[in-house]
Amino acid sequence: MKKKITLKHIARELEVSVSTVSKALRNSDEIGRDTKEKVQAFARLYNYKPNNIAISLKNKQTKNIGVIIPNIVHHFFTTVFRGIEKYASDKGYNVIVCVSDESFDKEVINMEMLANGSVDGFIMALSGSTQRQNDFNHLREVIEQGIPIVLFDRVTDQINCDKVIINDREIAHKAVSKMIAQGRRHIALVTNENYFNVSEERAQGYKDALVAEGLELDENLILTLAYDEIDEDLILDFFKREQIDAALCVNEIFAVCCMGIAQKLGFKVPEDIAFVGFTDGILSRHSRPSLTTVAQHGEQMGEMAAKMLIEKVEREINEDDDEQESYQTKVIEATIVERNSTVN
Amino acid sequence: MKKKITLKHIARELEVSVSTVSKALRNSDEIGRDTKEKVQAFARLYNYKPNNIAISLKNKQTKNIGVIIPNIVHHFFTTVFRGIEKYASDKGYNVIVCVSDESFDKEVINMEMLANGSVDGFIMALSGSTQRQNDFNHLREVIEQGIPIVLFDRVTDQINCDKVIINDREIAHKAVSKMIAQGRRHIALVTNENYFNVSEERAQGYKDALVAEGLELDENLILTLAYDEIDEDLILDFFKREQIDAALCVNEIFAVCCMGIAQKLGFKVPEDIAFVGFTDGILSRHSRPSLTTVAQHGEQMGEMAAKMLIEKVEREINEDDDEQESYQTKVIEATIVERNSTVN
DNA sequence: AGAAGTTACGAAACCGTTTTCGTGTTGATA
DNA sequence: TATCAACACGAAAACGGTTTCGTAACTTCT
Repeated sequence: MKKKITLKHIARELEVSVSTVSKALRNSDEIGRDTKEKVQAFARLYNYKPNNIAISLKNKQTKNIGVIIPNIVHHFFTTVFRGIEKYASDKGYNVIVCVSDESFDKEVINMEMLANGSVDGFIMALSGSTQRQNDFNHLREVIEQGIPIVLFDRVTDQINCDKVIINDREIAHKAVSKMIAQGRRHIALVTNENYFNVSEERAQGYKDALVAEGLELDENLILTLAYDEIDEDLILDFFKREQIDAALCVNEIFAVCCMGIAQKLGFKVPEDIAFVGFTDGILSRHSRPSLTTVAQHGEQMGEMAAKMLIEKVEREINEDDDEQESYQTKVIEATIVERNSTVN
Repeated sequence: MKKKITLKHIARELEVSVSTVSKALRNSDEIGRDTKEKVQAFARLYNYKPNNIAISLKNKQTKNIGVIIPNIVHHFFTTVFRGIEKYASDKGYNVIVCVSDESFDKEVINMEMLANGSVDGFIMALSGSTQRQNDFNHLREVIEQGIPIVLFDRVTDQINCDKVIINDREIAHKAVSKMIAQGRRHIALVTNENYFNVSEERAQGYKDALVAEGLELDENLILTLAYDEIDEDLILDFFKREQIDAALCVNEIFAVCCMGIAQKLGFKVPEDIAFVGFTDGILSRHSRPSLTTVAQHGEQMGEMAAKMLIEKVEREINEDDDEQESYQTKVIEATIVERNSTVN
C-alpha cells in the first residue's frame, strides 16, 4: 500500500522547497523551465494529486453542496436529486445527501453536521414535521452564518432565500378544468394533510377550477389520506359512497391506488371515472390504464436549484460586499401528460 | 451576517492561548476549573462549533463515505442508498453520492475526485459499461492507496475487496421451481445483456431449475431486452410466437411491461401465464394484478455495506499493521413475495 | 564598475484544529 | 530551606496545501 504522496515528499526528493513544488505544479512563471519540468515529471510519475481537504481549509471553500430531502425512495425527489447531481458534478461540486425522513429533528441534526464547514451551501425540501410545526430557526441560523440555501418544492414563506417551485395551483386548476371540459361534473380531490404547502396549493387550484367553471365545492368529494400509509378501506368507502366521475390526486400512488380500487368496484376508467395524478414516474407509465399525470420536471428543478446555489456560492467568494442580498423564486412550469386514465 | 467563530477568536477574547481553549472545550484536566468554565460558557454563548475541515485535515479522516451508483432513479439502488445513509448517519458519517450513469468514464472521474482526501472509503455498484469492458484499474488504484471499497450487487471477481450480494442464482432457481410446481412447463426468461453479473446469475438459476426439474432448456424462450429502453414490439412478438405459461423477468419493469402486453394479447394472469419479477418496488405492489417478485432487501444490503466499510475504515485507524487484509462477501438472502401474478 | 532590474527560488505565514512538550508557580515534603 | 510533584497554562509543530514577500545571483545599462 503506497500512501498518498504530498508536496513535502516531492520537495524532499527533488531537493527543492515546498513552495517551489507548489508553484511548479501550478505552472507559475516564478519558476524556471528546468525545475518546472523536473517537478511536473516527478509528480506525474508518482501520480500526485493535491489533497482536497487541505485546499478546502486554505480556500474556505469545500466544493461540496449539501442536499437534505425528506425521503430518497420517492420518484420525485430522486429525479430532482439527479438534476442537482448532474449540474453540480459538471461544475466540479460534490453532493452530500442527508435524508431527514420527514423528521424535524433529523433535519436539524443534518444541517448542523454539514454547516460546520462541510458544505458551501444547501439545497433542501422541508420535512413534513418541519412544515407542520412551522419552526425554521435552523434555516435562519445557517443563513446567518453566510451559508446560502435554496429551497425546492417544500418551501416556506417564512424564510427569505432562493426557491424553486412548480406552479402547483395553476396546473391543478388546469387539470381539473380539462376534466370538466370533458363533461365531468363530480370531481373528487384526493389529498393529504394540508400542512404540506404543495398539497395546499393543489387543493387551491382544484377549488379555483370549480369556481371558474361554476361548479359547487362539495367537501364530501375531498378525501384526505395519511401521508405515509394508504388506508384502502377509506378509499373503498369513498368511491362507494360518493358519486364521482373524475378525481385529482395529489400524487402518483394515491392515483394508482384509487384507480385500482375504483376498477375493483366495477367502474371503467376513464369512461366512468377519470383520474389525474401528480408526478410522472414509472407507476404512471406502467399502470393500467396508464395514468394521466402532472409532470413536475424534477430534473429541471434540480438543475435550476443547483445553478442558483452555485451562482450564489461563487458570488460570495468575490463579494464586493456592498451588493445587497437578493433572492428569487423560480417557477418551473409543470405540464400535464395525457394518458389513458382520462382519455381513450 | 456573523462569521463563524474560531478557537483563535475565543482565545483572543478571553486572553488565553488557543491551546488552552482547545483543551478547555474538550474538558481536558490539564485546564483549571475556572478557565474551563469561562471558556465553555463563552463558546456556548457564541455557539462555537469546531470546523470539520480542519479536524479532517488533522485526523486524516473525513467521516465521509463515497457512494457511486449507476443510477439514482431506480428503486433498488435507492433503497440500498437509504440503508447506507441510515447506518452511516447513525455512526456520524456523511454520504457523498456520485452517479456514474452507467458510464465507465464518469465512474473513473468520480472516484478520482473523491479519492483525493474527500472520503474515507467507497461503496459502489459497478456501472454497466465498466462491467462490459472489464476494466477495474480505477478500483485497484484506490485500494492501493489504502482506501477501502465495498462493492454491492454489481460486483466482480477481479477485485479483491468486501462485497455484498444477494443469492441471485439460488432465488431465481427457487422462483422458477415454484412455478414448475404449479404445473407450468413453458417457462420464459426475460433478461438483458449478460454483461451484468446479476442478470447472468439469475439466468443461471433459471437454467438450474429447468435442469433440476427435468425440463429442457429452450433458447427460444429466452428474451433479451436492452437495459435502458424497452422495445414493446419485441415483447409482443415474443408472447405471440412462443407458447408460454410462466415468465421470470430480471427486473420489475420488464415484468410489468410483459404482463401488460400479455394481458393485451388476451392472456389471463396468473391463469394462463404467471409472472415473477425482481425488485419489490412500488410497481410490483401496485400493478394489476400485483406482481410476485423477488425482494432484494436493498435497505438491509445498504446497511450491511455501510457496516462493513465503516468497520474497515475504523480498523485502519488503529492499524496494528501486522494484521493481514481479509475480505468477505456477505450474501443477503432474497425472498419471494407472493402476489397475484402467480396465484389467485 | 556601480546601479538597477530580472530571474529563480526559499522562508514563513496562513487556513483551524489537536497534541506534545516545556515551564513558571504553587504547595508539600524532607 | 532546598527539592520535588502537581498544577495550569502557553509555545510550537503538525496536517497539506497556497501565497506573499524577501533575497541571492545574474543581466543589463550607463
